Amino acid sequence: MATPVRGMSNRALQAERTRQQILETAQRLFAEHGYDATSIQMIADEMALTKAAVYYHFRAKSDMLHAVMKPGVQRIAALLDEADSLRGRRARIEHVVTGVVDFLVQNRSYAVMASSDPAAKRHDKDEQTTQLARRALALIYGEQPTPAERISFAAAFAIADHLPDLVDLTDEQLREALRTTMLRILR
Amino acid sequence: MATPVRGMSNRALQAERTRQQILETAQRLFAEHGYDATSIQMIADEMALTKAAVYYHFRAKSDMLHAVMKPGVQRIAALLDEADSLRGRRARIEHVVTGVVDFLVQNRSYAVMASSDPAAKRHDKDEQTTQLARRALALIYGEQPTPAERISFAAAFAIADHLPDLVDLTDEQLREALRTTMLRILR
DNA sequence: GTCTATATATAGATAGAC
DNA sequence: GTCTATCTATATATAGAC
Repeated sequence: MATPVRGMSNRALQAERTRQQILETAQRLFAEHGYDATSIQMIADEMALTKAAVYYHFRAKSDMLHAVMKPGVQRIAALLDEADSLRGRRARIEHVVTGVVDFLVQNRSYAVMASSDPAAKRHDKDEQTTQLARRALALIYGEQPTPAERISFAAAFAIADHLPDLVDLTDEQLREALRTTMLRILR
Repeated sequence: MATPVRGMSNRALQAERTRQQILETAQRLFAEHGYDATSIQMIADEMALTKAAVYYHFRAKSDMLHAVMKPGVQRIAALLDEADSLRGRRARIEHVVTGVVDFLVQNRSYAVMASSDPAAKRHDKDEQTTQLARRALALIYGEQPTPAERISFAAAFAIADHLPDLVDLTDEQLREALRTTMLRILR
C-alpha cells in the first residue's frame, strides 16, 4: 500500500505518486503552521487539488499525520536496534548521535513538527515516540538515570525543535556543530 | 486594567477575579492540548461559564494567549536587564540561569506552551520572544556566536519543553538538576 | 482518479435581553 | 456581569456524478 511495487498499473503508480506529493506538502505545512492550524483545504490549494481528491488518498487528516511521522519513527527505531547490538556505552552513544544528526540534517523541517507539535503527542496513542525516547534514554544512561542525566538527554535531543533558528547554516556546518554539541552534552 | 487596584468597585473587583481565573484555566488547557486545539467552549465549560461570558472579558481568543504569555515575557526581560548590569560573563550566565530555573520550577506547565506551541510563534508578530532569545544569546556568547554556541544555547533552554517528562521530580530536585545541567551545557 | 455538491459539526465572535 | 440566540466562516468528511 505505501510502497511502490513492480507490477502496479499505471493508474496505481500515479496514485502512489500523488499520495507521496500530498505527504510532502502536508509535512511542509504541518512544520510551518502546526498540524491543527493546517487544513485539508490548505493542502489541496497548495497542490491545485480539491479537498475531495485529498480524501481519496487519506481517509482522515490524522492518517496524514501518522504517515508523515512513520519514516522518522522507523528510522530512529532501527538506529536504536543497531545501537543495542553494539558493545560499549561510548560506541552506542556515538552511533545514536551520528544517526540522529544525519536524520536531522536530512529532514530539517520534519523533526520540528514531530517533536514539538501538540497534535503529535495527542495522536500518539500507543506512545510510539515516548517509548523510543525511553529506549534511547535507557540505552545511554541505563535503567535508573539520575535527574541530571534525564535533563541532559532531554536537552541534547530537544535541539531538534530549534533547527529553524539555524537555517543559515550549511548542512556540513550543522552536522558538525550538532554532533560535537550533542556528544558533549551527553558526556 | 490588568492589575487589581484599590478603589475599584465590588463589581470591578469581581470581574478582575473572573478574568484571572479564566487566564489560569486557559493557561492550563493551552499547555495540555495546545492553543489551536483549545476552544473557548472548552474554557467556558471548565469554569461553568458560557462562551459569551468569556468574550466579555477578552475580545478575542488571541488576547488570552497574549495575556497568558505576558508575565513570563516580562519576567525574562527583567532578568536580562539585571544581567546586563552585572560585570563579568560568568556572573551574567549564573544570574540568567538561576532566574530562568526559578521561573521554570514555579511555572512548570506555562513554559511548555510558551516555547513550543506553533500558535505562540504564529501570534508573536513583533517577535517579542525571538528578540528575548537573541538578547540572551548575545549576553552569553557575544554578538558573533559560533554554530556550536548557538546550539548549546538552544539545547540549554529547550529543556523547558520537556518539563512534563519530569513531573515525578520534586521542585528541589528539579531546580538543582536543571541548574547544574544548564550551567554545564553553557560552560 | 478527480470532481461538484453537500452534510454535519463546531469554531470564533456579536447583539441585545435581563 | 452573564445570559440566550444567532451570525458567519470554516472545519472534517461523505455521496455520487463523470
